[in-house]
Amino acid sequence: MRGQTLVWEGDDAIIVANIISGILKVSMSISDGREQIVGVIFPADFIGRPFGQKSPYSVTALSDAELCIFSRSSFDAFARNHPALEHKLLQRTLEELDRAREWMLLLGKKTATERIATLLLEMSIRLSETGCSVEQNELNEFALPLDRQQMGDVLGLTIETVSRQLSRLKADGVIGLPDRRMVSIQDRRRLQDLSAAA
Amino acid sequence: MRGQTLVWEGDDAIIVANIISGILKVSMSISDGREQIVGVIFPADFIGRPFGQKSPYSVTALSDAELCIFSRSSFDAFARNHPALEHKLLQRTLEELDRAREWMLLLGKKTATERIATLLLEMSIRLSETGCSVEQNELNEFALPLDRQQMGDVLGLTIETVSRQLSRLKADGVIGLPDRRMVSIQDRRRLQDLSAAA
DNA sequence: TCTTCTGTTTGATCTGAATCAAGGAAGATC
DNA sequence: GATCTTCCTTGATTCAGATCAAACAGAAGA
Repeated sequence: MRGQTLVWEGDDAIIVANIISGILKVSMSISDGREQIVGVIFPADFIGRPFGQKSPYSVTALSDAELCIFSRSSFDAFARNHPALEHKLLQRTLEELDRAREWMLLLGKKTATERIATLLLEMSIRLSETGCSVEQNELNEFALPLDRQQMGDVLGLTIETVSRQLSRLKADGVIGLPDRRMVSIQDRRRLQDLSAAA
Repeated sequence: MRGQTLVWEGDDAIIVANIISGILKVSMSISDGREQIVGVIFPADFIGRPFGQKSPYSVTALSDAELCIFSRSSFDAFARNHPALEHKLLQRTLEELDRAREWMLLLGKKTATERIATLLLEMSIRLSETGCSVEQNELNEFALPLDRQQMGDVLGLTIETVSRQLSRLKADGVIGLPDRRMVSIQDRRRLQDLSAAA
């Protein structure tokens, strides 16, 4: 259910799950309330912390979602006896690590405009991978799974800066904003230039 | 050899290696030269990108180092036939992902002072884990494996900000700086408070 | 010893994004 | 249809850290 938190930062990591549908966020926070979203999970992705005692982060649904949940202990045992599953899990974890590091570059070095451009492109790609029926690799209009506050928490920016940057991209004709959740990419090339890709 | 780059960002990922001794950095950069250090690798850690075509990041020695190198293709094949190795690799990758996410919180939300305090504590812990002969978990004086520029590149700060923050911690009696590489932690409790841990 | 070079510190100023502060729009609820 | 309520936008101001600009320290040569 949207808004529901499945795992709390610091709690015992008792579950592991596979996402069937829906989108979730993985977040970490500081005691004074500052929060950073450290991952966005799409269908077919994995959540949980196998082989660990505590979960270092929270997992919360951003939309209604269907999951396939396992208890961690039984999952751990099962995985150890099924190398193919562990192999798949290793691959996904390596991909997730690559994405986390890509995001460290964004958080450490990119400007606000570059961050927003990068996020919009990333969302368009990951959402198109999700809607897997059609092989559409250039999703140019989509509903953001994040509100402005959450975009700020992913990008290390405030809600006001996110809003201002989006307004500017719209004014420049790079994107359209039909409503608060929808984005249309009108000039993908320009957005790529603005994203300061490697 | 110190300063030597073993893997270039974007190159074919042809090697995989286990670190015997020494310290290395993993970094990503933007075409205009901005660089973010996305990982620091200690002895017993792993480098390389198994099961991938391109390495998304560079790996460079920060000190002289000894590695145990495998060609990626033979390693991949070997790993697939040795579940225990894959299991170990999965565990290490999960740990590295946790560290990367912890750092995303730092890069996205922490102040300069908090970043420096966090780095000093992290270094004291990881260096003490490395010098594994003695079970010393509170390493209070150590040589930084990073120079000021590199500290800035890990923390998403400039060299001047790093220097100023260190000077202030020294002036406040929290740390000592016997020479440009050495740090002594004089008030660990205070450093922990300043680090804004979860 | 003097010089050079590299890395570091410190100071002055600037600036991008944060913070503070209203408004506005679009659903919900009554 | 009016009134909340929630989320978003826009404007004014501030501030932490970046940038610009010198000096300084210590190691390595000459």
